[in-house]
Amino acid sequence: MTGGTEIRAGSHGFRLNRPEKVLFPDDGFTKRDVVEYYRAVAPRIVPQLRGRPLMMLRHPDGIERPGVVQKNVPDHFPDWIRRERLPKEGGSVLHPVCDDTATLLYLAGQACLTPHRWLARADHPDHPDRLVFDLDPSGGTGFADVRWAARRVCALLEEELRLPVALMTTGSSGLHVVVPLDGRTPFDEVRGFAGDAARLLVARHPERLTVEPRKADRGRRTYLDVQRNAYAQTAVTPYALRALPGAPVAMPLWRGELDGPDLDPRGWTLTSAPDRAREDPWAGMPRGRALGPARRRLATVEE
DNA sequence: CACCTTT
DNA sequence: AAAGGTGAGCTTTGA
DNA sequence: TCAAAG
Ligand SMILES: [Mn+2]
Ligand SMILES: [Mn+2]
Repeated sequence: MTGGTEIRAGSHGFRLNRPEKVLFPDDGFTKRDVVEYYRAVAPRIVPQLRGRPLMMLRHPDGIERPGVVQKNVPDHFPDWIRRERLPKEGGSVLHPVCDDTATLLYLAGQACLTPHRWLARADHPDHPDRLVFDLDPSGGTGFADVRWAARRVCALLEEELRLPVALMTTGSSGLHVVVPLDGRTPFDEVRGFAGDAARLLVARHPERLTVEPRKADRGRRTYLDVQRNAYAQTAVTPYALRALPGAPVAMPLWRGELDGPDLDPRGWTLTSAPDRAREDPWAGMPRGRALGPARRRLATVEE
């Protein structure tokens, strides 16, 4: 008698071992709950993963035990899991790529609670098609400060630089402001642009914002992190679960929700996110923009 | 989680 | 047979 | 050159 339960999606299937193992002890959520969560949001999250190298944040013994950061596809993954070999400093990494629901569910069954995605596609790994401003509280600032910072970032990008933005909660304590790019600019230039924009905002609001890489230098200021915009760096995938009590979810927002009264960085969870995901705030994501015009505008706007 | 090594 | 180890030693920044 | 950071 072999244990576990058979999971099927499309033309692939696999055996889920120990489906009733509790991975979120405070909430009682099991491995099966995690797999079913990802099945429910698959129509939203798979398009956010498609074609992108992944980094797996796995918690095989639950969220109260230290997790495993894993980039390479282990030998035992089935051959229908797509993988792409990408160069690293002294060799290469064989990343998983999730193009379909079956792969998503298999990764969930491997206790990959949180897939992080590259900001570039596997076929063009040096040229991101997303730019991310990662806004984090620091030194005791709160989510209200993060929201205020996000308004400043959005106002600069949209009104002064004429770039479209998309917003999401990270499911932890902050927000991401995402700009779709045309994929023709390499990471170093994209990050340089993002850093220039962030430093402009810090110059305007030096007591509320910071780009200091050292925690000790940040003080009580919201951190504008542009360092995710680099080769082999990743950002949490929209609709991903976070390995935190309550099983919060990184949730895309409607533009107007940034100013709404009820926004909570952990407001959507494994339980509530599937209903929410019947909406699709990022459905109208504009085409990726070239960086050149925005870069020229940035050079002319005043402090 | 699943494989591998060590005891 | 059972217990224990492993999976990123990435990539950028600036002191 | 290396510790810190995400
Ligand atoms: Mn961050
Ligand atoms: Mn963050």
